[in-house]
Amino acid sequence: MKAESRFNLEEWCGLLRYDGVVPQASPPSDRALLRSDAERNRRRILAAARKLIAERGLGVGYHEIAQEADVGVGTVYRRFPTRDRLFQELFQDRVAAVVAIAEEALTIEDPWLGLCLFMQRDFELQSADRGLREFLLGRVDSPDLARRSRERIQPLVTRLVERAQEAGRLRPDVGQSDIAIILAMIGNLIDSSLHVDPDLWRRYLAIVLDGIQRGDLRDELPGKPPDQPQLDRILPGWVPPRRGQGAPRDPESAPRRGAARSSARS
Amino acid sequence: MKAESRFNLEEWCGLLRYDGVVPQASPPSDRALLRSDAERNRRRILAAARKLIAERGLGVGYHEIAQEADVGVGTVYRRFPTRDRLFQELFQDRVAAVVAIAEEALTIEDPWLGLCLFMQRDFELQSADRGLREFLLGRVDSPDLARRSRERIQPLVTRLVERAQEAGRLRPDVGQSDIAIILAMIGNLIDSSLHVDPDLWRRYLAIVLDGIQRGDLRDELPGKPPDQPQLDRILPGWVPPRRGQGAPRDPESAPRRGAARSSARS
DNA sequence: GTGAAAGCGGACGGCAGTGTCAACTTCCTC
DNA sequence: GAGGAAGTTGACACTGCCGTCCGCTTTCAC
Repeated sequence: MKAESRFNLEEWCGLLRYDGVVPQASPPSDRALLRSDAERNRRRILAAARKLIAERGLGVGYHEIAQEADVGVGTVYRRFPTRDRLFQELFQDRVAAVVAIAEEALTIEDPWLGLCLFMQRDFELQSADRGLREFLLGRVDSPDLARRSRERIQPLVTRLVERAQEAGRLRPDVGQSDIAIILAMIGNLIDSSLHVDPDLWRRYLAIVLDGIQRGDLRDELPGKPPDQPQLDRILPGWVPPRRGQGAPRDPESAPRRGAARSSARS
Repeated sequence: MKAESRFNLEEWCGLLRYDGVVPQASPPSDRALLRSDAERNRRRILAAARKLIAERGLGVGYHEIAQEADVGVGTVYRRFPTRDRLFQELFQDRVAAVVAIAEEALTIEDPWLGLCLFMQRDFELQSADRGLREFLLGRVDSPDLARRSRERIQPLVTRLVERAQEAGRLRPDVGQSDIAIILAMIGNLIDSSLHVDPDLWRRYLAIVLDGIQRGDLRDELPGKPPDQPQLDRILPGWVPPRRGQGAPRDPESAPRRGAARSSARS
């Protein structure tokens, strides 16, 4: 069982206690006071959205959220005229959790272990929340929103990378952005394989970590290669369903939505 | 420049001459003879579909294909009542090309090199054709279609893997399906990064190959980590645009489409 | 040249998701 | 407990894509 030696370290590290609940973000402080019923509905909407989006990603429709929250669509639109407004509210605590994970990882003595652990914990978080994966990748209407979140995490990752390099355990030609790409790549694998083998990503994380480390300490890979039926269920889920218009229209143009013409309220 | 020693081998191997053109699949042989104008339109539709699908993936609409082919929608539907019918026609030569690559890779003396080269050439093919990536992953209406194609490739990959393991260059705990997953993972990276840095995938392929090899011969990584603006353009393209209904409804149920109720022609 | 089978085209109805708005309800203040 | 501001609701109009259908055109065999 030594195979997992690198991957269950948190057990004896006793660190990183994030377990899904976070000290409720700011109560009605900056935002104007809402009437009691409005506030109640607002919470219900957030709860519903959190649940649906964690399961199915940022694409869930307002109507569905409204239904889950037992509220009219109009209410959802009134409270969150923009999807981004909703996402911001939803994910600020999740982003904080990722930041916390990175900070804790920085306190671990062995820098390489710290980096590995950060990635592992991050994926564990991502496994539980499809919306978070998509949010951090920036598939929201205003790219800035997610970028700002990523900017809170990046410096910490940079530090993790540098530490591991200084310790001579990480290849010197690996940059912080490589880690970002790897996080995205494996996050994607999680999307596709979660429903078949929720731990499959550990295997490929191990491969990639072996690929970016320096030296040749390699344990056995965790888990097993997927068998044929598993593979047949994993692969087709990999690519967007239809409407593959896909090609991420490179130019930073693409306004993508009029963003609620009216209601120029504030 | 020794950095690329493992990745440009085909230059001195002088192998794998696939360059996008393939000896036109069977002419009107098994399929009933078409009237001359119909045959002409058929070709135009295929050409248009090939072009659009290579650029933008399997999601392009029939209407758009019809427009590109300068033909009515009805004609496209008449000729290819099912998307799968069209895809089959479109991709049989591409699949043959992948098979050819694998076969050639099997003739290379050094088995590890053979495996590396197969993957590299496969990605080069995939870089040129987004539709091919999606097709091989099986995101088509009938999963069987793509599965049958994959089944032509798999035994060859299995052989490549075994050879490399027998030579002691590939970790013994890596299976053929691991290669499939890796192909999908990096194919996905290609989707997202092609428009920013068409060769970025080589970097992560190198990382993964280092991760699955045995021993510690590691060259410098090809390319450079993406810089910040590049990253900001790569990540948001990673995840499907909207309609993230995503969660690949596990059960093999999901009929997904009535598949042309009428036209029970044949 | 001609008749009819084969083929063509694109307007049209269907469907799914989105966001709005005018009529109605609830809450809070005085 | 009354008045009005704040909030709620869901039907509806809109959009965009899908696939069909029927009146018209073209080809080909004779």
